[in-house]
Amino acid sequence: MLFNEIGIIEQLSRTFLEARLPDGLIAPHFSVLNHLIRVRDGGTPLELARAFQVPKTTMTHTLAGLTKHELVEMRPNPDDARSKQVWLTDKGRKLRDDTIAALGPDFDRVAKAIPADKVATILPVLQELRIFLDKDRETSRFP
Amino acid sequence: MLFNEIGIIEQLSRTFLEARLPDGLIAPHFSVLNHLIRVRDGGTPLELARAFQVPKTTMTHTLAGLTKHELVEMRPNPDDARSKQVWLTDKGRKLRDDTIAALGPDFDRVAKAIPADKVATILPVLQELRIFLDKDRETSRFP
DNA sequence: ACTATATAGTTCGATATCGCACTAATGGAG
DNA sequence: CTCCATTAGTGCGATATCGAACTATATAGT
Repeated sequence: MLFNEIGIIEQLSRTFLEARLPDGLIAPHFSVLNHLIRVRDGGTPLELARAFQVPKTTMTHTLAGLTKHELVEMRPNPDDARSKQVWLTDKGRKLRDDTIAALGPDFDRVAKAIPADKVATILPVLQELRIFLDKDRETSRFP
Repeated sequence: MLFNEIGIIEQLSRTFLEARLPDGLIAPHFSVLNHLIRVRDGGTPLELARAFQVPKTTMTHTLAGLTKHELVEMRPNPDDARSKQVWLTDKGRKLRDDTIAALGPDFDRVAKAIPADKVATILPVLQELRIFLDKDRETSRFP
C-alpha cells in the first residue's frame, strides 16, 4: 500500500509539474535543474544519475535535452578526462525560478489542504526509507 | 523536498520490484495485476487508468502487454459496447502471488529497518495527499 | 425520434527509458 | 612502467509513455 500510494502521488505530481513546464521539457528535466540549484552545479553526470537513482544512460539522455535547450552546459572535468561537469546556464536558472513561481498557486492549495506540520511529520520517515532502500540496493545486490 | 523524496523512492521501489519480475514485465504490469486482485477484476481499462492516474493510452499499452503474456483477458463489457472488461487469468493470479512471495525477503529487510508503526503513521497522510491532488486536478483543471 | 455532445478505446508519431555493449581514461598490483 | 580491472560516458535497439486525432457508441436536449 505504501509503495502504491507513493507511485500514484509521483504520477500526480509529475502531471502537475509538467502542466507548468514549457513545451519539450518534462519532469526529469526540471528535477535536474532544481537539483543543480538546490545542491550544487559542476558535478558529474554520474553523480546526478545516482542522486535520482536512474541508469546513467537515462541521465545522458536527459542532459542532452537540457543542453539542447541551453539550460545546462557540459564542460570537461579537469580532474578526470573521462568525465564531465554539468553547469547551469543563466537561462537554466531563470527557467527553474520561473517554474517555481508558476507552481506557487498549486503549492498554496496543497499547503492549505495538508498543513506543513503534517508534511514535516512524514518527511523524515520518507528520507529514512529512501536512505535505507538506497543502501540496501548496494548491500544486497540482489541475485 | 517532499515530492523529491517521493520521486526517488518510486524509482528505487520500481527497481526492486523489477528485479523480481520475469523478463518482459515491468512495474506497471505488476501494479495492474496487483490492483486487479486487491480491489477487483472485471473493471474497465479506463477505471484502471484513473486508479493509477496514467493517460488511457498508456493503460491500453500496458494491458496489451499483459494480454500478450496471457496474464489478463479482455472481454466486451455487456453494459456498454464501447467498453471492455479486464479479467485476471489463472496465470495472472499465479504470477502476482509468486512475485509477492519473491519480494518477501526484500519486504522483511524494509520492515526491519522501518518499523510498521512508522509506516502506519505516514500512510494516512500520503493517502490524504493523494486524494487531495486527485480532486484538485479535476477541480482546478489548470489552464 | 433526432441531433449534438460526451465517452471508451485505439492508432499513430514523438520522445523517454533502460539494458547491453562499447570506447576511453584511470588507478592499483606487481 | 606495464598490465588489467574499474569507471565515466555514449551509441544502439527494444519497449514504454504520452498527446493528438480518430472511430464507435452512448446520452442529453429539444
